[in-house]
Amino acid sequence: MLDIGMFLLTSNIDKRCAHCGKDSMLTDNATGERFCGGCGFVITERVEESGPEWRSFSKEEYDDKTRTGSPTSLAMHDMGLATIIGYENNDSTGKPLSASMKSRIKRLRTWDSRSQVHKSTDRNFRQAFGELGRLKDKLALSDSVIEKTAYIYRKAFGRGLVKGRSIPGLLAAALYAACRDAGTPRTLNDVSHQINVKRKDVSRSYRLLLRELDLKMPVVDPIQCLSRIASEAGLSEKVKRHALTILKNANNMEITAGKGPMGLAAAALYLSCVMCGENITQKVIAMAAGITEVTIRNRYKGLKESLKIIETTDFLGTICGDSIFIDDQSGEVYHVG
DNA sequence: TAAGATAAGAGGGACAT
DNA sequence: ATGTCAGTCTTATCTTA
Repeated sequence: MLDIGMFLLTSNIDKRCAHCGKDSMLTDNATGERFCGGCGFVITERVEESGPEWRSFSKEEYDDKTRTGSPTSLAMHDMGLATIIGYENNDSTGKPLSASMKSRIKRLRTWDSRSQVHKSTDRNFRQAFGELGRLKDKLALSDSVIEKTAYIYRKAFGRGLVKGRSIPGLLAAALYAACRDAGTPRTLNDVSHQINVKRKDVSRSYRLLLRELDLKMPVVDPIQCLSRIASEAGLSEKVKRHALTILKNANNMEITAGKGPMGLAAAALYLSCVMCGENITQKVIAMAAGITEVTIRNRYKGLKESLKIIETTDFLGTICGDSIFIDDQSGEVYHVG
């Protein structure tokens, strides 16, 4: 699967944080992201498969009977169970079979072959799950999201929803649904861009899935988006914490309903940067969040007004507790929420 | 050059007809 | 089934500091 050089390389990258340099990189199983336990730095791109290694490097591993065969998975067209009865009329030692055994094996072979799905279903799953494997790496997704995607796709197929629609389109929709369900922050844009299907089509298929399969999806939590954007834009931990406070307060005041989670998270981060006196442009954050500057401006305006943050000369303030900010220069106290 | 303002248009949900 | 309406978000363009 991997060659040894690659394996050594990734085990180095795995632990060392590219941001603070500490050996404290961890994997978030829910989102599939690698993050630093020390400074919170997040890597969205998955460098290499971090699952079990299905080959052995030492005598002990070779002897270890548990390390044999690959796991079964919904994300394989035959769920990973691909054993078929072969065509040679010899037994395991190579001797020819007796006449009665020959005819018995022939009958078994017939049924074995019939039990496998050599039909359009099989081809469809082959194509879909081949694509899924590529997407897993591109979008840095966890195994559980992939399994969930395969589950949804199989269910959709069972309902005949694939007929007349493109396989990648529906697969992308299933993938997006699985991400939503698992709380993994991937946008419709991320998914559609990687699979090369128009965002509009993925979105249509997604809504079809929700309707036809009666799926209930949690609303994307802007807080989930925070660390992703912050890391992408290279923002400090302090700014991130501050933005989290802003978001929580905004949530409590119910001004977040109906707004895009990415826009909210991005605006909270921008506001946080301004208040902490960090110089960062709207453009950088907009790029990191995959939204436009205008959206940031709109959310930013809304947040400022609703949270009654009074604009003074500048926001060189200190954060004291969850919702109190003190202007370092004037000594004025701001209360958020 | 960054940020703010404004306008036009796309896409979709809620609702009425 | 179809149309209308309010709201969100995007793109584009112009102005301001």
